[in-house]
Amino acid sequence: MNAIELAFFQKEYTKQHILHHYGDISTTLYYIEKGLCRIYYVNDTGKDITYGFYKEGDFVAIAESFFTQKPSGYCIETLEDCSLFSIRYNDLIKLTDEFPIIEKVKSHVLQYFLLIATSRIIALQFQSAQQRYNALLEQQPGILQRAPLGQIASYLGITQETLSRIRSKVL
Amino acid sequence: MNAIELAFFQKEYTKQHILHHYGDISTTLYYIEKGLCRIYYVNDTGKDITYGFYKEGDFVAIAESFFTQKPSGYCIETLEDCSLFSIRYNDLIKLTDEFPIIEKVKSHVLQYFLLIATSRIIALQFQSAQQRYNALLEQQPGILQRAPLGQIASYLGITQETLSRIRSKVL
DNA sequence: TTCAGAATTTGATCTATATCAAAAGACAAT
DNA sequence: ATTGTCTTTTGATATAGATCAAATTCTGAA
Repeated sequence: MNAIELAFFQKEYTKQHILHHYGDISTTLYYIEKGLCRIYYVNDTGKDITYGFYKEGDFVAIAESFFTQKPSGYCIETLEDCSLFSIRYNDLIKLTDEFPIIEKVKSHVLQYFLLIATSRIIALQFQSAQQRYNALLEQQPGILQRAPLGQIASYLGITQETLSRIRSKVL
Repeated sequence: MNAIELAFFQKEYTKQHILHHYGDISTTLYYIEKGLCRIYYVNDTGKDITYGFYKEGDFVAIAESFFTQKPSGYCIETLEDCSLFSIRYNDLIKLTDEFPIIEKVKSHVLQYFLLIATSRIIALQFQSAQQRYNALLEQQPGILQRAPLGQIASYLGITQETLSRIRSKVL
């Protein structure tokens, strides 16, 4: 535990800070102590599309790039002022060599990301925009107050206008 | 390698065989030597929806249930006569205790599943039915000849009729 | 070969959501 | 307060894809 703690370092970031730029290889895994972050990508028509939101208590990383050390098409940015704990890939590897049990932690993290991804596939496969909105309200209450509408809409796979209408209907 | 080989056992299955029933805890990870399998679930309106197709050379498992040993809402069935290699969860655990490197294999498998899941989220988030169809043709050529249309349609998140029309348009 | 049941296609609507455009609200800087 | 920019809402219309129903084609067992 002590070794793990030593490998992490804490830092403050202002809002709108790019933690990971697309095209780069992900070097860092973050734990959010305070604040809100977002993973997004830019599609072939130039639209900015939110892949996910991450808040205090969550881990954020481009898992695919971090664990494979290949470049990634995603960006991570802070949406609010954040306090983050970070660990670098190299330090994690060293830690894993020293304490093989860390490999199990890695499996756990991956399992966790996979679970989230799977439930989103199901949501996007056959639920209506309204249903996805309701699910978001349940799973991420407060996100609506913290992130701009356009970013939430793209996360849900709908346009900003549609989200605005869904939202007003519910009131 | 020898120990791994010993832990796997080969078996033949006829088509339409249920390898995993929903509600059960996944006990087995399969490697497909020959044939085609499908993971599906039944949604709240009773519709059968394909989560994925798996063919010779692929691993199939309800990863979420297999690795956590919790019940799952998915089923796995064979769509053709299959020759499968299987390993039981308990045997995999024993193997992992004996050879810690197996834990890395587990991470790899999870990474692989995560990668697939991520690319499907992107497809479902903002691509048209036509685009998803084209991508499927590229990534899984031959699936159209091997699986019934309705199952492919639900995989793409569209109805059978729409898939039929898209398909005829391309010809 | 024939025939029943299943799978696929085709056609006619309907509907959820997108698109385009403009108006209304927020907010930050002067 | 006043302005300019950004975000959200509202309105009018268009469209991809759904739904329902019928016609056609395929398949496999007798």
